[in-house]
Amino acid sequence: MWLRVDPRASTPVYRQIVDAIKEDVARGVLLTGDRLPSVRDLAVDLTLNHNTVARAYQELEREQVIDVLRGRGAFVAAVRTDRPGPERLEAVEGLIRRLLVEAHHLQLGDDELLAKVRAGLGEFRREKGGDRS
Amino acid sequence: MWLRVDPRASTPVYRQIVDAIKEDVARGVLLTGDRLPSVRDLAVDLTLNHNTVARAYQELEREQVIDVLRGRGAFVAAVRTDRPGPERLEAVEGLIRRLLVEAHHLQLGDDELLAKVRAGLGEFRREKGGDRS
Amino acid sequence: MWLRVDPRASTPVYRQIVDAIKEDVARGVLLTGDRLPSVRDLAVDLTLNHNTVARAYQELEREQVIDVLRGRGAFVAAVRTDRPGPERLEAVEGLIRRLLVEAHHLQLGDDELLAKVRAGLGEFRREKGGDRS
Amino acid sequence: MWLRVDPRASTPVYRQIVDAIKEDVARGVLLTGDRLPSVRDLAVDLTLNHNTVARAYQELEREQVIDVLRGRGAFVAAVRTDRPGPERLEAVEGLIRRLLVEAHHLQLGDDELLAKVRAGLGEFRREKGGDRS
DNA sequence: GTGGTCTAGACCACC
DNA sequence: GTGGTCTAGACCACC
Repeated sequence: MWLRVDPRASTPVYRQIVDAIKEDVARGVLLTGDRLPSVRDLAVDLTLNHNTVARAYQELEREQVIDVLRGRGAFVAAVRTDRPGPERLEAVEGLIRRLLVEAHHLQLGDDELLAKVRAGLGEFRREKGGDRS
Repeated sequence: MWLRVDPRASTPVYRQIVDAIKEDVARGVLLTGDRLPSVRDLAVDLTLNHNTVARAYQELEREQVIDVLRGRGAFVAAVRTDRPGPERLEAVEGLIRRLLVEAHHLQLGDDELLAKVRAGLGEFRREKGGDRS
Repeated sequence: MWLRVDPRASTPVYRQIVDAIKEDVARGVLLTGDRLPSVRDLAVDLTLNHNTVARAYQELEREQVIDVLRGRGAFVAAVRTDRPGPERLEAVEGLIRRLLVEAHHLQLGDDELLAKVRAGLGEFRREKGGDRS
Repeated sequence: MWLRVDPRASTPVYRQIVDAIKEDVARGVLLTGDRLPSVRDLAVDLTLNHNTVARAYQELEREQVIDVLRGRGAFVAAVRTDRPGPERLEAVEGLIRRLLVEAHHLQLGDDELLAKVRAGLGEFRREKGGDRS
């Protein structure tokens, strides 16, 4: 299994699972329709309680990243076609603001920051373009 | 006082204070040497327990954003000249990664995202260039 | 076949079948004596396990919506003439209570709600009055 | 404490708590700003585990029925001013459809049903108009 | 004191 | 086998 989790981190373990899977979907490591490991299997793999993993899956379903088919498993959801509402865009703008603040306090120039963002975008795109066969 | 805090938000109140002041420094609203309100004044102003504000100031000092001179008050610290260590750069890269992940799940295209980052940079720079007199 | 089912919904698939057929009977799309498709045909049509469809038919029989005649098929039951017992009326009252609670939390005014109920009634009646020939 | 819960019912206990509190808010038994019992107190009162109550409160916060102020307690939220999106109105329409279907299978005439809905509205309004002093 | 998270372990409905 | 719910009990951050 590719996923790792740090129980001592300040972000809750179930949130770390949510974020890691969202990242894998964004990178194209997980594709629409792909089946996730079962709650119990992933729990054993990460040496966590199954409740913690179940909570992560519920949150992922709520955020429409996966579809949970009771009795059959959890699957990566199709990409949403509706445009996000304004309150969801605010979340991105909040992240950007935090990023700019941190960059300033790290003495990171505008160009250096933009270069890092572009590098990240390139990395994501490269993986997405890749093939899994 | 310009600062506002939302007790219902999920980020702890003391963290909101830290972030708001770091943002004001980054925007140039607060300049090196500027004096911050006293812990008690700010606590009264925000109707918070003074312990909460004290904790925020401690954290700001730890992050070298302010200098606390006992009995004299708290002041915006001088800009650091040393380059940040690798562990601090990782923090920025983590924020960038989270930003790219959220942007993907919001169906935000690369260009739209870069435009939003540039817009934020422009907004910060404009304020910094400004004059307070 | 007219019926569709969503495996990702939180209501169990067999319940969705039960509800859909009860709705068709209420709307007059299905009339007393009409023959339902066989369990296996419907299972194939909906790409479901036949156990799931069988369970739905059992439930429909228990609720006296259909009659299952072994070896002959399942048929829409005759309209009941006896008045419902108090425990069944409680079910309707429970639904009304839930409806009023949801309407309140959606800021839906009394008149708006009544208008929606009346609109629903009108829609049902129109279909029932219609002809299928 | 006014609230009761049935552990043998098919709706999960945490959902029963959510529904009961939403109903009390809709009826005006709970008013904006009212403090809910603490998670632990309510758990003791209902002889439930505190986790179950905590989950109910989290769901109520997600549905914007209450505000949870960490370390201070949970409070009935102010009535929302924004109009609900179309997907939330669909929830009400789904409830209305279910109500009409059940009413038909209970031989309940249109007028009887409307009378019951109006009776419910009257009951809710009477309580809301009341005074608690 | 307040809510949030987590483990260990049980039981259940659905497929 | 799959996810969902619940208890008992522990530990933690925040106020």
